[in-house]
Amino acid sequence: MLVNETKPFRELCRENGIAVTHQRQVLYETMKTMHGHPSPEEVYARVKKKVPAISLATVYKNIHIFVESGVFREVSLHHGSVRVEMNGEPHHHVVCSKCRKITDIGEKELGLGAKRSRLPGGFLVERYAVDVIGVCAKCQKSDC
Amino acid sequence: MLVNETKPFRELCRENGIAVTHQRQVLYETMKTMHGHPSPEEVYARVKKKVPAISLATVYKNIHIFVESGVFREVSLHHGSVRVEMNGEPHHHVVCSKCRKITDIGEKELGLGAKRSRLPGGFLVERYAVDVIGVCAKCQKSDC
DNA sequence: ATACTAAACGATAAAAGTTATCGTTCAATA
DNA sequence: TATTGAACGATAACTTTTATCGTTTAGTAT
Ligand SMILES: [Mn+2]
Ligand SMILES: [Mn+2]
Ligand SMILES: [Zn+2]
Ligand SMILES: [Zn+2]
Repeated sequence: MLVNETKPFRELCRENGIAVTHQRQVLYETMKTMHGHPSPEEVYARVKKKVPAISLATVYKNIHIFVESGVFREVSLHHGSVRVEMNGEPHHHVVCSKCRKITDIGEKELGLGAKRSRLPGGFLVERYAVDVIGVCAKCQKSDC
Repeated sequence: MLVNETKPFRELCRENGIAVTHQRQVLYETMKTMHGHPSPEEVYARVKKKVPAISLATVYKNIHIFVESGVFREVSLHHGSVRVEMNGEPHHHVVCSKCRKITDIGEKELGLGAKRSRLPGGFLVERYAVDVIGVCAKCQKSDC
């Protein structure tokens, strides 16, 4: 394989109006190989092996750029702080990917299973993120 | 109404093996009246009006206790930092409420709509949290 | 009622995560 | 090759959360 494998990244940058820098490219290629759901610190640690002089700020800035341009995404929208739920009624949440506002939505109103592109109120659905909350097999025994 | 309304809280404390302190009770009563999905800081600001000397640390500690004992809950499990998703395949996530580990789960494997109490691998399902990600009506026009 | 003890509290330092600032370097374009 | 805005590295600042520790208090046994 002698094909120029960097071509897709250059295109990707042109499409999103960002420069093709060495750091950005190594970040992109490194992240693509990472499995799971790494934190910025974990990405930083990994990419430092290839570009030891890279700054943590650069990692953060480029993760934001990648997420904004849709190259990668956030696992679930991060709110910066814990949010507490006092409403005991079973319900789900509508989260705006721009302002991150959290709004309740009833199960019936959501119609789980029959996805809608738009909800009552005008909310434009990008995707449903289903978090199944519970206890993993390991924690069930090891008591964590 | 001259009935002792504090009785349920005292029971709740006894059931969970925690002391009935003034701060804890005011926190509980205050949080019960709060709508939406407040952060610890917002809870702190509100409860300070009734107990000006309360410490932010006490607010954090009691929120943890309330969440652990199931009195209240977290809107979606907080991971402390942003988590990036490089897997472009549409899938959902299984999150352990103890160790907070995030694991991928395919749509088919999840069987959205037909909830299971246990998933392949032994994960014990407590609840499904459905986040509908998208853009709210306000942000669609105001461009945030 | 009083004394005892573990739990809880307040104050605050420390840690962790993220963003902002700013001088320098570099990629894109002419 | 020269120009210039974007991106970079270093680091300070800020936000959120946890840890520490001396003091106070609730629960229990006298
Ligand atoms: Mn809610
Ligand atoms: Mn995933
Ligand atoms: Zn919005
Ligand atoms: Zn676990």
